[in-house]
Amino acid sequence: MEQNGSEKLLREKLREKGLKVTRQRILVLSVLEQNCGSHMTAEEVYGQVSEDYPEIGLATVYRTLQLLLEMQLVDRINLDDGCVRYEIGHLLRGNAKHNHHHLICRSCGKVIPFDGDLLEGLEQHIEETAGFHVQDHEVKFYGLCRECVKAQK
Amino acid sequence: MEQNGSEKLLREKLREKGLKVTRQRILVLSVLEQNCGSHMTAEEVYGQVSEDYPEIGLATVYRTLQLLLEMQLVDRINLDDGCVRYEIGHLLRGNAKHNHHHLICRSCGKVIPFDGDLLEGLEQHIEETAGFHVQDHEVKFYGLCRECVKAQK
DNA sequence: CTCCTTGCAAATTGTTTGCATACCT
DNA sequence: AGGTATGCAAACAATTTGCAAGGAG
Repeated sequence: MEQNGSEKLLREKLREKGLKVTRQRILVLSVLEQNCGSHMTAEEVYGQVSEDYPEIGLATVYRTLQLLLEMQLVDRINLDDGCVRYEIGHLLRGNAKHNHHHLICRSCGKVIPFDGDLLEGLEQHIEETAGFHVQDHEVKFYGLCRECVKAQK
Repeated sequence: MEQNGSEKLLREKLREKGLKVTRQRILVLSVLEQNCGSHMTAEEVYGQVSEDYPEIGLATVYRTLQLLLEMQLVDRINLDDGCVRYEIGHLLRGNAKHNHHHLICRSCGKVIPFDGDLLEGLEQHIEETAGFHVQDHEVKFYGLCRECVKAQK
């Protein structure tokens, strides 16, 4: 059976904890991996997994996402649109940069991702002064996008 | 009647929109103002307002918070604990610095606020490159707190 | 007097849980 | 075999909505 890095890591972590490798768990992780760029809701993950495995239940998806989160194989993001979102974890994301940086327009609601390299200095500062080991972050700037700034005049 | 700055601004904004000044609206804003430091859930606001005005309904609190949010008299924060929180808006917060900066420990769940002065450079960079006007922000760092880092060894 | 606003209860939505059955190891 | 995991349905919690009655301008 073909088996990529994520799946291997999943199997390892499950074994460590005495938990079982199931098709559902593998599929949920693999869907998240295939949609590496996007932030998926549990419902969306459910929809995608259902294509390969129609018998799966939504509750299983929730339980699995929770489990994967604890194992740090997935990350959780919240864009204030009323539902929690998930994406493949920072450990598995490879060279793709973290993209939990968003500009949220308070006027039109648009969500614009942006590059957050500048946060690295800040993270280092936190590690030094607070003794807190930063693994990941979520940064949201609220304001007005270019178009809405113009429209306001 | 005694009337502070927040209330005055509220009256103005309501008049502008052709909406009415009600005791409920004034009370909700004033509770948020009195609890300037803390992030309150709708339920908590409801509890506080009820002390002065027991007849108020929870739905009204939700509707009012929504309205105040649109008028930018209150801000919304999300600490991933399952409920949305509100606090007096950045426009009314006066000299008190924004405090939407948190370190969230993935192991013990502790939430530690920290000082975010260092973000100002980043905000300026965004205004320049993206044309996005930043009004407020919410920054969360996920990782392990000092104690949990130690415990892990 | 008119239309906005409220309180209440019912409806929704996202998520969790209980339980008998099915499946890994 | 033995305990873990699953699917389903029911339970929950936070928030929203419909509607008749009340209140502000």
